[in-house]
Order: sequence, then C-alpha cells, then structure tokens
Amino acid sequence: MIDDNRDRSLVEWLGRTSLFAGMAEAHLRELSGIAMVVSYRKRTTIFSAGDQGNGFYLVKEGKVKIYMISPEGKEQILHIFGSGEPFGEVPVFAGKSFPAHAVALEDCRLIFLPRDDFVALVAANPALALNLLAALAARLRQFTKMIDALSLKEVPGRLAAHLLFLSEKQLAGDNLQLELSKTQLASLLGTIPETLSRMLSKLQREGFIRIDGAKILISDRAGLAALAEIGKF
Amino acid sequence: MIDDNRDRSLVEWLGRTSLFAGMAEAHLRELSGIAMVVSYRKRTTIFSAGDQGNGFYLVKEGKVKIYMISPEGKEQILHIFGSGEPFGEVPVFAGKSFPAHAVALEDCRLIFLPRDDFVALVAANPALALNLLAALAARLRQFTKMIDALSLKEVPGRLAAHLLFLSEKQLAGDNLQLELSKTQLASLLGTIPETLSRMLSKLQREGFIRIDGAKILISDRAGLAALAEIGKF
DNA sequence: CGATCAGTTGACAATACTCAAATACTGTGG
DNA sequence: CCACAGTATTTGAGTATTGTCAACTGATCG
Repeated sequence: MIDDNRDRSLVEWLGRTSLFAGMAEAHLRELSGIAMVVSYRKRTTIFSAGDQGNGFYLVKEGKVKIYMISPEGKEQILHIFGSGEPFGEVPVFAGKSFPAHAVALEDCRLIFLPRDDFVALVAANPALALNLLAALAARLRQFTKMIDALSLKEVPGRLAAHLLFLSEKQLAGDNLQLELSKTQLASLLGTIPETLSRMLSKLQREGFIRIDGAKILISDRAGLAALAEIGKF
Repeated sequence: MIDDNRDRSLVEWLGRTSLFAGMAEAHLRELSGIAMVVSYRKRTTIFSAGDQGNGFYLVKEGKVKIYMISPEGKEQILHIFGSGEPFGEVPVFAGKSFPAHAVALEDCRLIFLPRDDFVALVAANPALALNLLAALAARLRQFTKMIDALSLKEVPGRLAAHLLFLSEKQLAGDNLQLELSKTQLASLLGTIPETLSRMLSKLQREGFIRIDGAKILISDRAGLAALAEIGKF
C-alpha cells in the first residue's frame, strides 16, 4: 500500500538524520507516528520571534533561514538549515517563545514534531536525549564562534574565516562557491552588502583571493588564515 | 559521621539546583558519588579554550567568568556564573574541546562531574536529560540575545538593555547596582572601558539615569527601553 | 605609603555605515 | 523569446560610532 511505503521511507529517512541516528526501529516508528509533514513556499514565514512554539521542525527538502532583524531593518542571519537539520527546538525545552524568525529560502518540505508527544518520546529514549544534547551543544559552540567573530574580529577577518570554512566544507581545494547571495552573506557576517563588496575587492586587490561572481579562488591560504585569526590588516 | 553529614548536605544542595531539581533521591546519591569538589583561588584559570573537556562543573561557591580573548587582547565575556549554575557542558555532549576560557573571579568551590559517569546517569534518567536540555536551550536563547545586541544594537542600546535587565533582576525599582567592575561590564557588552565610560556619562547627561559609582538610578525608564529597542539616539 | 589598577577625559584615527547612483541580473508576463 | 520591473551588486562621497593612545585622578592593596 502506498501509505505503508511512505511511512517506511519516512522512518528510514528519520533514522539517517543525525538527531535520530541510533534509535531503535520501534521508536522511529513512534516518531514517524507523531510527525507531520508540512510544506512552505519560498519566502514564506515559518515562525516569527515571539511566537509560541508548540513543537520543532526538521528540514526534509529545501532551505530555511533563521534570522533576527533590527527595528531599522538590518538583518542578522543565525543559521541556514538544509536537509536533515532540526530547528526551532529552543521553546520546546526552555519554554517561552521562538527567539528568532524562520523563513523558507526555497520551497520546503518540513517535518513538524509536536512538543508534548516529542518530549514524552525523549523521556523514554536515552539515545534520543543524548543526540539532542549533542545537537544543542554543537549549536552553542557555533554561537560562541559567532559572538567571537562579531565582537573580536573585523569584517575582513570574518570574511576570511567564512571563506576558509566554505573551502573546508566543499572539499574542492582552493576553489569554492559562495552558497548565499552576497546580500545574504553580508547579513550572515554581521555587515551590509556595500561593506562586503568592498572587503571582497580588498582581499582580491591584496592577492588573497580571485573573485569570479560567486566563485572564489583562494590564492593565499596562509594569508587568509592569518587574517581570520587576528581579524586585521 | 562527618562524611555522612557532608554527603547528605551535598545531596540536598544538588537537589536544589535547577539542573538536578526533580531527580529521585537515589539518583542524587549516585550523582554525589561521582561528584568531586574542587577549589580554585581567585584569578585562577579553570580551563582554557581548546582544552579537552573530561567533564563539566557546577558552581558551589564563588563566581566564574567564561570569556574569549582576541590575539590583540580584547576580551569578550560570555557569562558570569554563580552558585548553582553549571558550566563547561559543551564538550561533554558535543565532543571536542572547550570553546572558551573559564577563570575564577573569586575564591571558588566547584563541583566537577566527570563525563563518562555523568553521561551514563543522563542515559538512565529522563528527568535529568530534560533538565539539561532546558539548560542548554536557555543558554541558546541567551546567546541569541547577545548576537542580536552585538550585531544589531550600538553600545548605548546594549548598555540600556543591560541596565533594564539588572533592574528587573534586582527587584529594587529604579535603583540598581552594577554587579561587575566597569571594565568587566565593558567586556560583557562587547566594548572597551573608555567607550562605556562615555556612554554612561551620555545617558546621564541626557537624563536617562543618575550615576553614583556602581549605583545607578533609572530616571527615564521608558526612554531607556526605547534606546534598548532601537539602539540609537 | 607607594605601586598598581580602575575609571575618566581628551585628541585623534579608523572601520564600517548611510545615502546616492550606476550597472548588471532575474524572473515574469506578454 | 523579449521587454520590463524589481533586485542584486558595485562604487563613490561623506559621516558616525567606536577604538587607540595618552594623560590624569582616585581607589585599592600589600
């Protein structure tokens, strides 16, 4: 039957996410029982800061941006989440509401896990609890790096660190591809498009990189690394 | 016997911390069995960023500062932890090393919980797992606010937000007391002492507050709140 | 009581933001 | 498939916030 196949494939998919890796088949079934698949069109708001959180999400397909915005309209991106990644867990465990906004960057298929059912499952499932703790701890580590960058590095340093990060992630040697529009990248790095544009030119002018649209070639990795450390010229 | 009394009081104390609240007496006993009490003198390093983490800590007495530092020596404080608060959990659950430094701000008595024993206890103890998840989620929320402040607010806005936070925390109406030296407060707010000093004067000059050493009187709460929102004059 | 450290103030420099305008892209409706 | 509208990106000129350096005062602690 179609539904059985669908359920089976969902169970298998869930078992492959880092959050639910290592869970017993029976528990995965339970999980898929409480999961609801929801779709969002590109540019649709998924939730807003301050909204009550009655559960959290897992990206099945598409990309989701988590961000904050100042009253003057300046945006700070916290995360871009893709397939297999969970988001919106904070209010599930710490009560209160979402601390930031979520919007679909592309047409998305998400899995929504309602709070109460999910908490019961966590309580019955030590492996799941440990996976969740690992996920939240990893995110704390990432935020620590972001605070470090915002407070202790200047824009060229943050940019250099990001380029090195991408290069490592993409495993393509010195060639890399920006994964966001430059406007969105500026917002991720805590600056504005004009400044980012100038800093990219500057890094190129000083021989660290070669820019070709969204493609970047690292021509002085050691120099970039030094910049990323001290954040200064 | 002295040791029995000591153990009993430790068990009771543990049961009163938010992390271990609601745990069964038997589990608290187990916990106190794996706990090691350690002391650090004022200004002693507890751990450094990059150190391997073989467990985490709970503050019994004293105050601990968690911070990062740039190669040029600028410091960014992430947290100040006091009695009952846990710190250093990230490497316990996300592997790898400490993302920041920890130093004793006063003579401290800490409780160290070794990783492996503790993880076993978490796995056997859903209430504990949920308390931990709540603690990490709350910290994610706090970091979100810090990133928001650093990226989207200017120094006067961050300062105003901090003053309002203190006023709420201290329940003393419009009177409040800075809980850190101004140098340390600057580091918590992501700025330097000179700038903080000027911004405090500015807030006073413009009629928002009255400064008397470490005592501050809020004289225009609505004005401060507006500043904290938009972060600008 | 002397030395070190915290806090304040002034003069200056620099990084990054604002505003504006020109150019290049993108996607959509005709 | 093209034209147009709306974005995205880049560059320029000017400004502003914040950091740097230095000097001075006052507090704190041996």
